Amino acid sequence: MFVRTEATILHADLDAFYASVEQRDDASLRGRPVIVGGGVVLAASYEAKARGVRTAMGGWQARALCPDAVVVPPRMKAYSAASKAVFAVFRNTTPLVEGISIDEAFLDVAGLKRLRGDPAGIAVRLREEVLREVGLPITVGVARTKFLAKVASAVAKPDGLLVVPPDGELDFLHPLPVERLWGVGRVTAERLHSRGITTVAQVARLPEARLVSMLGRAAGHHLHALAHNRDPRPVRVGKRRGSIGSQRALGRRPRTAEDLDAILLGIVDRLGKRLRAAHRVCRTVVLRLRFADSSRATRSHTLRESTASTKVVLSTARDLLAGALPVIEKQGITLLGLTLSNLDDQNAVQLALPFGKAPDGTLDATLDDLRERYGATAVTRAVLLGKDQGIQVPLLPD
DNA sequence: TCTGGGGTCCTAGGACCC
DNA sequence: TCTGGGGTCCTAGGACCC
Repeated sequence: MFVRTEATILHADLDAFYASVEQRDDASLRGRPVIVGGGVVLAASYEAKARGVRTAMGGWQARALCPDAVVVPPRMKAYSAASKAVFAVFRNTTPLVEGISIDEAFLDVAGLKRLRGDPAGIAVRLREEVLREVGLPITVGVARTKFLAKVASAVAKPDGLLVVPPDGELDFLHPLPVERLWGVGRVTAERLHSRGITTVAQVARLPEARLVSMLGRAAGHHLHALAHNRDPRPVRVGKRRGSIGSQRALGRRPRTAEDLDAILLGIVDRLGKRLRAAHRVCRTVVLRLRFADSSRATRSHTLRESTASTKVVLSTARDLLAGALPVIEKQGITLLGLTLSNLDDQNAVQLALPFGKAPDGTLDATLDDLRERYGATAVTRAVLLGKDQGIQVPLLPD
């Protein structure tokens, strides 16, 4: 196996991404605490973070901590455009880019030495270029492995750059708290803490069998490898989504079956549109539920053939919902969601269609097209009208 | 008053097949 | 007929990540 001997993996991570876009686009927000999101904090500027505001915190709590914060509603289109521009800068640096989310990616710059210099220099220029071209601050970690590069960027935040040299890896890694290890969240951290294990060095001293018995086969094996600084994962280009989903929090008030059906319809409509826009098809439909006591449940069905048809997905989702109504009645529903998985490329399926069979997507395509031209709310299925709160009466332009 | 929405991966049991 | 081994797919739940 090829073992990398130089620090040639970059982890690039935009700082307080949504909040930074807002500060970029509105000069009056610069230098001030900014919170993106209403009911829940989607992003907080570093001025707000300094006051204790954190992502995923309740809005009321955030405002209590930071009463002078400017709260702005999210502008997903602006963030998505900014993300595209930043990824263009990434790909201009190296074709080996693995996107992790809207605001972070791994870049493999091995083999670019002749062309662009050493990784540290590349990282410096990458940061400059993102700031110049897109106007956003970004932090970069550089290391021999993905894991170390990711930790390096987390340590260097905000607006920083940190290189972990190959001969300094264990000194960097071992004092870290276990929470820094990938795959260690609340539950695993608590399991380790309860045995007196708080640092990566302590994890490294445990036999692998012990970790496996504590955490299960995959997690135990994975943590053992990370703590011993063995992270063989390469930077992978062109990973595709395995599923797409949408969900709606419903609050605690009771909902009738008709309410739920209308909400489900809205979700299916949105998902179908996204699925077709991505030229994908799905085979499995998963209904997601959350109950008043915060417990969760899923109900799924796998179709015989893949589909991108709103009609097919909707009838499957409705069957699942109907089957779950007794549980919902008993427990009280607080969230309804749907995930489409087992995704495939549309081409693969179209080839299999018998000749002469009209695809079931004619209405879907027409609706998608109308919305594309006149806006998302221009066309609404009849069942939605007057059901979902706040839905606008659709107006088609003449 | 646990709040949001969008994802990935792993585990485990049962069905079914060889 | 019973016992054994091995594999894949589906369903449900759970941990974790941004």
